[in-house]
Amino acid sequence: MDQKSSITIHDIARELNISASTVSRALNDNPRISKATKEKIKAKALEMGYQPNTIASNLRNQKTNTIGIVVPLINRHFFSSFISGVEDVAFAAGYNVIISQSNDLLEKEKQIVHSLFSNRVDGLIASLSMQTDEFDHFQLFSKKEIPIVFFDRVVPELEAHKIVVDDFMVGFKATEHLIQQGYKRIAHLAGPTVLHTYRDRMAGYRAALEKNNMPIDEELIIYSRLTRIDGRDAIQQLLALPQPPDAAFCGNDTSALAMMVYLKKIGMKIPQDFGLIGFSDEPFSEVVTPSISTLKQPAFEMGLKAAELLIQEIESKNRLSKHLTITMPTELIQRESSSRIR
Amino acid sequence: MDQKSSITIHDIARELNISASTVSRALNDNPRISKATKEKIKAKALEMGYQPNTIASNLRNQKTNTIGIVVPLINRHFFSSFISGVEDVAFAAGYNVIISQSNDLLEKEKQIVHSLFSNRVDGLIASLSMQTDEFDHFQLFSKKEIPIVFFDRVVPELEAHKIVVDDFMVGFKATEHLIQQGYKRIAHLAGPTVLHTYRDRMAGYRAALEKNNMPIDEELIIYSRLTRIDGRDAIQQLLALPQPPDAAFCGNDTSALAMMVYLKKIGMKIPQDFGLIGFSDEPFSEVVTPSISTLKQPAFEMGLKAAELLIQEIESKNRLSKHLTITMPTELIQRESSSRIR
DNA sequence: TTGAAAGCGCTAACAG
DNA sequence: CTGTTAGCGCTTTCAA
Repeated sequence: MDQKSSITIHDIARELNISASTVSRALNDNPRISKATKEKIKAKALEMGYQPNTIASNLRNQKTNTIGIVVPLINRHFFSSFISGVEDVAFAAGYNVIISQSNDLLEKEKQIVHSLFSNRVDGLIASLSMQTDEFDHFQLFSKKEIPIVFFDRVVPELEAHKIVVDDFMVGFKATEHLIQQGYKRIAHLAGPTVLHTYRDRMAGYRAALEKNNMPIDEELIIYSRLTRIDGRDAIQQLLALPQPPDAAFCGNDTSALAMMVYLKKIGMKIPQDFGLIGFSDEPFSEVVTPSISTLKQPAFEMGLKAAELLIQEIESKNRLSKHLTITMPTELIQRESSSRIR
Repeated sequence: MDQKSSITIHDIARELNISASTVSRALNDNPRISKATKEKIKAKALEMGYQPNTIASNLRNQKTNTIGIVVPLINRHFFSSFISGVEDVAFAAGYNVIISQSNDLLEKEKQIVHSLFSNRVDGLIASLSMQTDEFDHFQLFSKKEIPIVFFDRVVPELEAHKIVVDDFMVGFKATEHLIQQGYKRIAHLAGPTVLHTYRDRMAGYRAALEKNNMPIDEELIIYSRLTRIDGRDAIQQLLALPQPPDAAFCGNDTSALAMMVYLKKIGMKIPQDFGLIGFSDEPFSEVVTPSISTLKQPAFEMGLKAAELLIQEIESKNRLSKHLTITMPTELIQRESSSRIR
């Protein structure tokens, strides 16, 4: 005897011989409704198995209690941890989260952003695709003053809030750490320099060398997409130099791992013969042998922060006129791959 | 001069001196509209920067083109890979995905399921929380004949489609592999046996021993929650036995890793002195030393399959009367930790 | 081929 | 404290 078509507030109203608006108000705990009728209505709603229709309410209220997320790929530790943080805050504040992945394709990112807009999300959290070099699609949101928070992959051109880490300091701290451990010729495996994040890290690398009066040798800087294959190719190329390096700061842990695997294969001792440090503290970095030194990016906390900021913006009547850039701390995690001293 | 309030089909209609219904039809490529007017309308829509309001359309159509996902935790490799698969198929078919995590809490799972229902998702994909021992909240969906697909953590009581792996075969294949590698006393670190998935794996373990005429020693079976600490405790306990094992099949890679770390620390050689095999092929298993043998669960493919099945159910008028259970293949990945022969 | 009108389910202004 | 009415933006029957 299951009611296949849904029960609405009108059904409840009819049963109780009252108006639908009263039912609506009671269900929303409007103070103008007497306690008695409220209880009567709620009891009836329960009895009839009433389930509110959020879409109808959304349409009427011009508010969906939904936030959209766009990331390059869900299935990556940094992004899934970030999303997990967002989801925690969002859920606690009564928001749903719609997630989409761009697969690092600009065209898909555009489609997603349009779709999220059409779904009238109350706010957007996004990390740009690797291909993204135009930003018109985000104007949709800014034009209508729907708040956006960018994170990780951001560009200065964007007029929006941002959650980032201090990439310059990342490069600086990583490099200086290697110097302190006594390494003399330090290479850098850089990511695509179209992305600021990689440019800044490289700048930090250079600054650390300069500060310590070490020469900057352009031969020791290799540009790549930081895949495993890139890491292996890079270390081969570096070792073939007339004066090969004795350490490397890699743009991510994946490429650092690839270097390590190769170095072990050809019989080099880590960290004695060669020092390594990566970035982002992937789960594997702690458990490989030797364990990989790295800088930890607080993905989950960044997600919390992004969601807090976004929801605050959504719910405040007067928006922050200024766009915030929140810089999250990174933590250097020293492990075996760079611990030459003691 | 930005139009803060959105442009609707009525605005377009007014500009063109036609009716809103014609605009709606043109935008939806209804064949009853002449090509000329269609083009005129589409051009105007573009010019005015029209963006359809999906919620209004959803309300009217009683269809949201949205599917809901509930998982225990987004930030876990298996689940995020699964979701990634779902998202791919869903996006291609024009569906949005709303994701929520239960954090393995029954109460949160219930809330989520209600919320997704109120948001009128067209279908649901779910993996149960560790606490879930009642299923009334899913009745909401089945009562209204909204399709559900369960995966990974499922129970037979559920009248719905299921995507699973053959856990019995997992246990059987893992154990038989160790036997073939010449191990003589094989332990099993089992997960919580309230969950079918772990019960079945243990049954497979027992069956493999029996088939090979090896005694089943209950001392060699340890029950735990498969954390890293559980793994370390278990191996200590096992080695303290009068007749310790020389190999172990662990319920997941995490606990296998924990065993490995401990065994290395006390100077045992893997795989010579002790053989190990885990389950699920975590990213780290391939890169640790020695690399960990395991069985790969095709997370991404399971996600694809789940989404395909769900969308097919959503879009077919006459639902499958029978509930499908799709068993996905697992693949034994032999690595160093169990390779004693040659 | 196009238009008028009604309605999806809910909420809020206004009236009482 | 409660009811009436209108409307969020879209689609669709019915009529022309």
